[in-house]
Amino acid sequence: MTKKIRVRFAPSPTGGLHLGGVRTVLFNYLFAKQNGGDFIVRIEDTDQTRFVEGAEAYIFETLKWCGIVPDESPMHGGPFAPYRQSERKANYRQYAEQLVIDGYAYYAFDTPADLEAMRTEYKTAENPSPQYNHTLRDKMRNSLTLTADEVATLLAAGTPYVIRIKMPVNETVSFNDMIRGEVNFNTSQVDDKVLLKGDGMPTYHLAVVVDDYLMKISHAFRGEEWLPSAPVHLLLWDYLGWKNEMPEWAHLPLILKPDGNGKLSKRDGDRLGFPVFASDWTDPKTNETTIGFKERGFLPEAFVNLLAMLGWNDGTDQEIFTMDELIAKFSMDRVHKGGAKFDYEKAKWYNHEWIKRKSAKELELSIQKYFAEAGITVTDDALLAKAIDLVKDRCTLLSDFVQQASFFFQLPEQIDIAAVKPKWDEKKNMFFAELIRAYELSSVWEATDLETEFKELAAANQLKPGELMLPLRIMLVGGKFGPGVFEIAATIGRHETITRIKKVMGLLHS
RNA sequence: GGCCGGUUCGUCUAUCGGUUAGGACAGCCCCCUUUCACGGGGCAAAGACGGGUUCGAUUCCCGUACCGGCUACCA
Repeated sequence: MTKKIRVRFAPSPTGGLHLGGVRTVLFNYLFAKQNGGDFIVRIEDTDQTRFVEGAEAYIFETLKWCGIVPDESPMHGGPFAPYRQSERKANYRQYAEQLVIDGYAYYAFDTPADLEAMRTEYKTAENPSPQYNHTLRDKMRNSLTLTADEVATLLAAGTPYVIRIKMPVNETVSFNDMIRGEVNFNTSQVDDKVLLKGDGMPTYHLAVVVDDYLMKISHAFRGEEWLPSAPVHLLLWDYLGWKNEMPEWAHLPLILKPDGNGKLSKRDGDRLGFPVFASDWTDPKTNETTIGFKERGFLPEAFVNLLAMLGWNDGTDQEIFTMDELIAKFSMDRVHKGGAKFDYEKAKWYNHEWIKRKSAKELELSIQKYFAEAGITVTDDALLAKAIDLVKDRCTLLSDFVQQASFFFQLPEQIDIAAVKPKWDEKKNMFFAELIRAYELSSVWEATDLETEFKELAAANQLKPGELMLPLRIMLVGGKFGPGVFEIAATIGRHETITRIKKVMGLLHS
């Protein structure tokens, strides 16, 4: 019988969740759901200095928006609670101490000043960043260089210390990465990582192994930036005697900045004018808000879709996927090895596609919010639905609806009078005066009839409809945009149409 | 510097040794549209480089270059 699939997303609550983070969640989630497994969220808050108030709640709101529901988490509970590492603090020490007893780790009493001194002393051109490793540990203050009595005395005196892993010399550690295949490391190249910090908290290295073991995680997916420390984790699984229960690993490729090189950061978004976080994040310290995809006008379906396609595809030309399709089709072995540059234009295209696929009913609620923010009150739901259907093809972001459809609900705020005034003459003025009379008397108020009447009247006045339609458009919408003019007239109604025509005629006269 | 990873159009990518190297975004052109879009059609655009292996390499191997990640009592 095979092991129950259990995966985890293990974020640190240090700020907003960015694209790479959400994609990691997504791939974890897709894999779990595809295999009928569990998706766990574990909060890795072992660094108290970096803890940010509100970041954890933000993570769960973001997941909810994306349609990702954890099976177990600090919010949702579960059989392996608690799911916050700070609340699991008591768990870790015993394992670190066991490692010391077994000779796989040691106490180190070096102060930050000692470490800095070591780094400056051994720094050379060839080795700009000396590591606390097998070549240097003999020169430091630790339970390897001190006598047992000295160590006991220091410990009894309450001297601050950390526990470091004792990396073996010149051994090869290898593992099979689901994306990259076999990856090998020489243990001499990796330093003696701190496992248990001076404050009694574990570092990521210890905590991730202990918790993945305790929580029976079957597959561990994380960003590529973790690859270099993988040998530490592998060794820990071994030293702790859990080798047979070690999860399968996959290191996901990075999401890169669109221009230049390097990992995508919040700064790139600020610099280039696009969101990087899933939703708005306000830093509680600076009170500075960073815009998110959600608030910028992205549909969660589009956000999930575009993230999934960053580094994965199903081998066909299909680009639009629902969450259910992704769950059915996702496969880790089709995930790319190389990082992908984030392209905001393409991201917007996904959103546009999703907007086109959604019904007015489905879009209504979120669009209402943008109108409200813009100070436009929409009371008529039927009118809103009609307006959405009319303009959604030309909206890339949900926020675009304000610009594209506000004239359905209020008089145009700006009227591009310059577009008509130069060619405005008495004949046109007469035509519109007659049009008002005709429209006042129309028995029906349908776009096709309005168009017919308009054209017949134009012909009677020996005017080309083409010269008159732009003025009509300016009168009704204020600018050179929007759906068909007669559709608009039909939608806003007789009274509103006539009012607007009159108003602009007045403007043209003065 | 060291270690690890990566490398197909500007960008995201397809290709399980044999293809005119396909699609999408962006760009450009045309059609549709008496607005702006949508839509339809078209153009342009790629295997980092050098060696092997092979009848044949984008694909397999090696080297070089370039890019990235890591090199904290951060994750």
